[in-house]
Amino acid sequence: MSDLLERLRGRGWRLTAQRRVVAEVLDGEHVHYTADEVHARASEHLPEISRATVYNTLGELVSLGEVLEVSTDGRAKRYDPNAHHDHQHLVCSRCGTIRDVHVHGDPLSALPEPERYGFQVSEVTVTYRGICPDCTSGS
Amino acid sequence: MSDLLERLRGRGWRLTAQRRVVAEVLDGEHVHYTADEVHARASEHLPEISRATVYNTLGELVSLGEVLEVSTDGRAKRYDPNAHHDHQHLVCSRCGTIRDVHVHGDPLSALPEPERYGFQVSEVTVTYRGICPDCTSGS
DNA sequence: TCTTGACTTGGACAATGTCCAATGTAGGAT
DNA sequence: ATCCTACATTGGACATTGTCCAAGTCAAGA
Repeated sequence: MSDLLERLRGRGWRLTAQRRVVAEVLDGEHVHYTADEVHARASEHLPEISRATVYNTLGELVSLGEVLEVSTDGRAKRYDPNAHHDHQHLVCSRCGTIRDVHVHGDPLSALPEPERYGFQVSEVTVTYRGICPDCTSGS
Repeated sequence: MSDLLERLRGRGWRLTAQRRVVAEVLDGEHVHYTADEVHARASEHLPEISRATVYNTLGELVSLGEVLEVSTDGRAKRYDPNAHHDHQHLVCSRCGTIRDVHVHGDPLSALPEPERYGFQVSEVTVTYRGICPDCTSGS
């Protein structure tokens, strides 16, 4: 993820403490935090960081294609740093946990031409829902 | 859709003017209104209907499986009365228009067993995104 | 080290949704 | 036809998530 910072600096990004901390929070596998969760975790390292900056930074990372925005429920959007590997999401209907998963074939090809209604279709997101092992056994 | 009202009455639903109007608004093909849009349209026929009632009624219809809740962007949820025919959604990235579409095969089968991580997967939603014909030519 | 334009901040505001106590009413009972 | 009452509705306060802006701050090139 520090590659990320380098890459962004190459694109003219000014490298501030705030942006560094946000990038650190997003480091790791299977990270799917909401903006406020990112803010909370970032605050542990940089207490004065403001919500506005976290929102701005996440928005920029999304625009730059470095982070994916995921809205599985109607609640807060979540941010997925795993933007460079094609994947889909598996969501627990009970606790909301998200896992990255990989599917067979290209979901785009499942949409026949006549079902495209003249749209220039460029993207497809697939979300699987079910009960995760913890929730199955737990309650 | 008036079948709907009958069906619900059979389930013990009390049939009020408000619920009737909400059901009427949701009548038709390719309807994907937000709660506030439903409220606006319902108000044309029953001016005193409150937002709370619209939200309540939509929530009940969703619980009863008569209407689907769709959240394609992080914005307002949309309500899709076409709950009894399996379908997916095609969304215009520019204007937000939604179309119901039908895909080849069962998207669930594209998720291999080892990619299920012990989840009891029961549902899959596929959302295609692109630019609709109006937006392509228009601007 | 200086300068400057990009970045950050806090707080007001907007959009969407939830909750609740008071009031109204659908539909069964009489 | 009328009454009862449990269920439904209402309006407004509140919660959550996100956006905007004017003023202050700072990274990084000169």
